Amino acid sequence: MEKKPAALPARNKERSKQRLLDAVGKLLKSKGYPALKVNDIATTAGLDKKLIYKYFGGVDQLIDEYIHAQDFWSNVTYDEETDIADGGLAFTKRMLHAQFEYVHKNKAFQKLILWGLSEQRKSLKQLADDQEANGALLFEQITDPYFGNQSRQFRAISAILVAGLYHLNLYPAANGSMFCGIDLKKKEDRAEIQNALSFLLEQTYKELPETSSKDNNL
Amino acid sequence: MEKKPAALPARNKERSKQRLLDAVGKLLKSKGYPALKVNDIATTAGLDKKLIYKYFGGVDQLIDEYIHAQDFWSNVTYDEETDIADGGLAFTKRMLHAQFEYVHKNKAFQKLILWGLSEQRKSLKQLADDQEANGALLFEQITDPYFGNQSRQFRAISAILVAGLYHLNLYPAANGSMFCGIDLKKKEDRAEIQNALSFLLEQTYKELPETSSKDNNL
DNA sequence: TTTTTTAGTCACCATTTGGTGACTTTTTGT
DNA sequence: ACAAAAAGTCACCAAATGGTGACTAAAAAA
Repeated sequence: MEKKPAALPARNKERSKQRLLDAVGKLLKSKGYPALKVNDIATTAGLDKKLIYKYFGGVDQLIDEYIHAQDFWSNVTYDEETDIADGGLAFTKRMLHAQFEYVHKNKAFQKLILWGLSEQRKSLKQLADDQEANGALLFEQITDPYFGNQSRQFRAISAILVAGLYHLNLYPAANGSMFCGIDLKKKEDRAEIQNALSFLLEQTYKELPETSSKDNNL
Repeated sequence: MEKKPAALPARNKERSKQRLLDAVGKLLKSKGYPALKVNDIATTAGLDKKLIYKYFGGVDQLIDEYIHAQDFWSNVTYDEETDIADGGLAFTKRMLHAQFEYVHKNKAFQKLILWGLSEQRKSLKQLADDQEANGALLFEQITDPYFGNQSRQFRAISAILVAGLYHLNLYPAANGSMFCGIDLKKKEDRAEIQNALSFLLEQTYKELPETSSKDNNL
């Protein structure tokens, strides 16, 4: 059983498993997570639903395996050669811009975020935790040293910017694309968002270290 | 038929309609939009599902009527007395802060945003358009005059901030509450977000008018 | 080749869901 | 008091859905 098949066999467990996983992704992208039903997944994969139970134990396990197979965040790492003499300004700017475009182009990822906002599910929580852990590393190694006792403020600012670029990419998928007068579907308007991200980040790097630790005002 | 009932009648069309609408809201808040099925709505309302068809024509119309009945955005208006000599800095800051808390507290609104991100639906598009129209007024009357040829940049910045506060309030509902090291469920961490909003807005009002119109850089 | 294992299909059942016709009960008008 | 109209319930059906046992066909092992 555990031998490499000579030619292309008509029946192949791994290939079928993969087709089922692919079907989940396809349905997720096209119809969203509420459409992930056994019958639909099976017919989309062109296979019998029985196989879902045989190979994965059920739809839930199949879905979890799909989610775990997704490897986002692997693109957001920094190696030793990244220059962080500027406190990570250039690095962070590049990262935000890249993330903005990445979310924009990756529909499966959009749906996964949306799903994570909508439903409680262990594997989605896991995904969120992974993201958080990844981000924590970057903050600790790059920006915290630069901002010192203002590092929490910087994290809050980052939260707003990252959350903003997420939402701005989820928004135009369903109803309307205008948000604050910006057309999220137009290339030049998206460029304005990129500029705004740069501007806000630059101002933060320039002015946040100046402000004293405790002057909160409404 | 169109007379005021003497005492409290056991049968009352309007009251039943309202109960069905309330049931929609209750289910939406507790289970989200995928849970809005005829049988569930009827049993939640304590009425027969037949009435949904009789009074509204079907679940879809009932849901649309629920959505239209919601009147968000009525809280975000400005009267003649608001001081906009500062270009609307104080006003905008107050608005963002209020909106941040409003979304945080209003679970039905959160679910409605989420729904709008997830599904195409006329009444949700309408809601989004209303919001957009409301915002357009504020931009045109208050901030556009102040920022002049930089007003598009200001709109992009506003988009990021508003989108950010939306997402940061949707995020902690389902899986995990940590976002960029900020615990969105902790009061003091939410205060950091409010401070960050203030900081970014102040920097924008201070520095954006200085920058020339066309120096976009990566 | 024969046997045994495993991939894959199909028919079938139970449960849930959307939807409606026929009925009962209350209210309203005369 | 009576009849008409409207509020509300119930039983029932059709379609979709989740799930499984019994089967067939193809690979692998003997």
